[in-house]
Amino acid sequence: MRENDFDIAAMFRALGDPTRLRIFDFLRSCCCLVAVEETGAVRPVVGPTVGEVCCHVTGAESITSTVSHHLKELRLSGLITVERRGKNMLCGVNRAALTALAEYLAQSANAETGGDCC
Amino acid sequence: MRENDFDIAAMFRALGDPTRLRIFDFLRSCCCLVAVEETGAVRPVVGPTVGEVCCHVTGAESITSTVSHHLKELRLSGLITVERRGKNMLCGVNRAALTALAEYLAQSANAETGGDCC
DNA sequence: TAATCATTTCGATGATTCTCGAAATATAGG
DNA sequence: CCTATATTTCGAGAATCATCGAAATGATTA
Repeated sequence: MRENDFDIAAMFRALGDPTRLRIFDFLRSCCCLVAVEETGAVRPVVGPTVGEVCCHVTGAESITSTVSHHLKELRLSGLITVERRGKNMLCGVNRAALTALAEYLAQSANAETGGDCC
Repeated sequence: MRENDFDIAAMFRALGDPTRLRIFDFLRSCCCLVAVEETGAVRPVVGPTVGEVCCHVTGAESITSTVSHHLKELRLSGLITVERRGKNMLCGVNRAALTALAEYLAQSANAETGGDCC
């Protein structure tokens, strides 16, 4: 029943930018297997490279610093993972983060918190 | 199976600000009954006033324009409803908006979209 | 109608943020 | 070791945003 250590506001904020939301939509639509290590760390096994994300989102053939910046923000919020695989960087969504967000919303749907009522 | 007309990015963005998230948390913790009209419109039946929200969030005894601004943004994104009740304005969460967000997240959890895979 | 209460709008200021191009870093291959 | 490839960091400009106090609006009460 641990309140997981995700920063809910930071994740919402990361998804609040239209460009980042499109990046995230592409990542989750792309088959992104992840491996959960003993430490609990999650790392992508396979997923699109930064260049592929860039291509899908901007249509450009080369990598833009803008997409790199957005990926960094998504990663810092915990929503995605990025790890080097040879020459490339592979991206994948962090399912645990999605679960945390879903739980937050479910919490509000039920209003179970029973907080200070007026 | 209608793609509801909520702007997902706008809702995420609205929840991305810490102050707004606290406002929203208070609103959903507060017993906020809503009535759904025939038109599909949702309006709060009972809920905290702007002044009460202000008190809970800022601790101040008077209404601040900052909270009013944040409430407006939450309302424009569709997350909450605000309606006049006599001298006061009553706030309530829009359950339909929460459902839309939850569905969006579930969608990504299942990766049902089957979008362009790499 | 005057006065009061509740809330929003206006105007301004400082801080973030999104975006872009150029330079820097890191890895692989010859 | 040198070059090519993939990606990030740096620096900057324009835009947006959060916050605040003051003024304006809307509704109730006297």
